[in-house]
Amino acid sequence: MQQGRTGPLRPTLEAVAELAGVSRATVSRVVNGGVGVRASLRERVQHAVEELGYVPNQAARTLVTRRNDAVAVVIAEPESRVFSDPFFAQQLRGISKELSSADSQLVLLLVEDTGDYQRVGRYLAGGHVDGALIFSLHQDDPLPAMARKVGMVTVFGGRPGWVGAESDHDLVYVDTDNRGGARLAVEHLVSLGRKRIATITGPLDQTSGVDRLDGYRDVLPYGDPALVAEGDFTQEGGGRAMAELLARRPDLDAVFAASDLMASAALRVLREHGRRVPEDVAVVGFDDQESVAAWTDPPLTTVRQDIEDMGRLMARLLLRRLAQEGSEVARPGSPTSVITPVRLVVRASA
Amino acid sequence: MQQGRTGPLRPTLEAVAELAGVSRATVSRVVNGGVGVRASLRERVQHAVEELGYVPNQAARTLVTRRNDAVAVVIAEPESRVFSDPFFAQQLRGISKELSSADSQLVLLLVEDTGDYQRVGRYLAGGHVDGALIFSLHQDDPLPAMARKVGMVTVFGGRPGWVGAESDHDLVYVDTDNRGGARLAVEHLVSLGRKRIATITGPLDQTSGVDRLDGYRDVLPYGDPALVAEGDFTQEGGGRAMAELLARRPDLDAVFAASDLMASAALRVLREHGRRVPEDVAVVGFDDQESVAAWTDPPLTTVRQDIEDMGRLMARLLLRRLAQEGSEVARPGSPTSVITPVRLVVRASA
DNA sequence: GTGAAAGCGCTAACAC
DNA sequence: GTGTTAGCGCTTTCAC
Repeated sequence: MQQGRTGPLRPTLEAVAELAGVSRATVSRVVNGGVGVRASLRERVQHAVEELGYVPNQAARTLVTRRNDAVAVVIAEPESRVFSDPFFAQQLRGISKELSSADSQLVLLLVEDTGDYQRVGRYLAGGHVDGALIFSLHQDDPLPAMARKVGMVTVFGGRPGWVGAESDHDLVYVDTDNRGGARLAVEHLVSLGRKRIATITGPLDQTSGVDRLDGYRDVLPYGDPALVAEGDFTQEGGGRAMAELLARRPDLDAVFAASDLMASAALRVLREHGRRVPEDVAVVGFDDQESVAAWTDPPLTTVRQDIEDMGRLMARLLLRRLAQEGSEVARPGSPTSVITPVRLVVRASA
Repeated sequence: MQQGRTGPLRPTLEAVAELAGVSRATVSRVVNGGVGVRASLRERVQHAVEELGYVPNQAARTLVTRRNDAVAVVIAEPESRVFSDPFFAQQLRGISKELSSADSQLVLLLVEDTGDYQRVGRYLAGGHVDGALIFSLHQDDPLPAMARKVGMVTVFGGRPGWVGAESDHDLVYVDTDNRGGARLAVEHLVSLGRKRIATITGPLDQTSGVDRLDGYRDVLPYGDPALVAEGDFTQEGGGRAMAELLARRPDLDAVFAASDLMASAALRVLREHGRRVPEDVAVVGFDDQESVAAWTDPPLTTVRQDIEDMGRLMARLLLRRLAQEGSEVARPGSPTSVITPVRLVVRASA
């Protein structure tokens, strides 16, 4: 194995102790809050720490405490949608805020191809982090099993598909009210008097995709199957689906797209085909991503979910579970999954 | 200090050694590549590892090797532009790819407000990571000094403003040819016969903003100052600047915006003010971010930089420096800063 | 309150 | 080749 770094040696507890004329134990106490140390001594130690620029070695500390003050965020998005889609970005931001206020570090793990599962599995098992936030599971994703196997405390982003299939009393997730949101969107289109309402779905191997389609069907149980086209949450997929729908049902007068990105692509394709929005075709999206929905032409009517808040919530749930683990007590009120609310934001497209 | 996690104890080297009937040293050898171990023994150990589901404890390993196989990515963007701007996203993706192929972990550190500098400083000093990739420095950013103080091997994203000001022979960065790119853009507008070419600049406390403005001035050294408005790379800022320019010089016939995001906002504002693009006003952006430039109406003519590749390059430089540090030899060819090339992508807006 | 001492799990000399 | 041993830097009983 390759030699590690050999830079200027950083000062150790030992060095501080010597300079301050106390024992290592005392220094350790001061560094960790200083309870039970006489004020005068504490001050002397603090000076020594300052003078030497001492910073605790985290590896040594973790070795004994078994804490890392770090949390992994795992995003399993083989198509690398991660960074083109503001959705993740916003969630990450919420998570980042919450974690940093708890002095915990965010460690981002991206799973791009199947080989990466190995690496991520090793990482989680390696005890680098105290817990994990896992996102955007697809069908048969090996991640949940991995996390469980190594006893990793986990909160999922979005409802995993197999909830209930196993003994998942322990499973915690945060999700938007996808189905309710879709219902809201489609009901709005109905209330506008639209008769041939199509939908561009998300990927149907993810619960968010399926749930939004279910919401559409709740309102239109006897709809024409030709009015349903599968997308994948991206602009490319959305554009393709819109073109398909137009080919199948040139007379459609409304579209509910399961993401703003897809809706924006739909607007474009509709324009290319000479349709006016909303006069000829009304369009509703899902997400209300500022950077997309407010900037389309016309601005998008869409279902708003507070994505950043979901991220914050996930982090908070995880931290709470972690805290409970530490204090062996029987869980007073074990955190449970949360479904966050949505609302319709009406702009010009429908 | 709070007790750490107390889950089921993970198997240790010791346990594997016992099960395989060998010493800890042998197991360690096998786990780390297995050189110098008889094949039969190696196999026995591997079985034991498998059976117990053994995974090395990283903290213990780091404690002795002083390696983390992890790299910090520090993004200092108080305005939280990080995640609304695909720019960072793409760089991260490049970095992530490169690091994971070197089996190194990406640890993302976001600096949102000034208090975070402390936390990040502690993190870097704490020896969590082998090196750091630092982004989007503003004027007087304390990060470079912090990194240097703790002897952190660092590669910067974008040229730090104070290059040359100190003894920075050691400083390595990756940057786009901002100035050359801006020149390309403005020359294109000139070649189109435009006479009153305005520019929306980036934030002028960042070198990328300043350099792009310099490029504009290279081509138009005697331009009217009223044709220059300061933006901040965001849509909001770009829109504001465009409105300002229109108010000052209603007769302008071209705009070079220093980012695609700002250019897209400019298109919108121009449309609102009844200008046709490109007939009345030609617009050129900078970045060529697929998700923005190709989707505007009309599609944006812009300066293309390969952002993902820059990320990859940064990671590669860092890894190389890290490797050199390990093998104490005098640096054979110390990696130096890199300026990546740009080219003009002509679409419909100019 | 403070110090002495025992590890946390691992790697790397060094013997054999 | 393989085993023995001495730490890496820290926290945490346990005496005093």
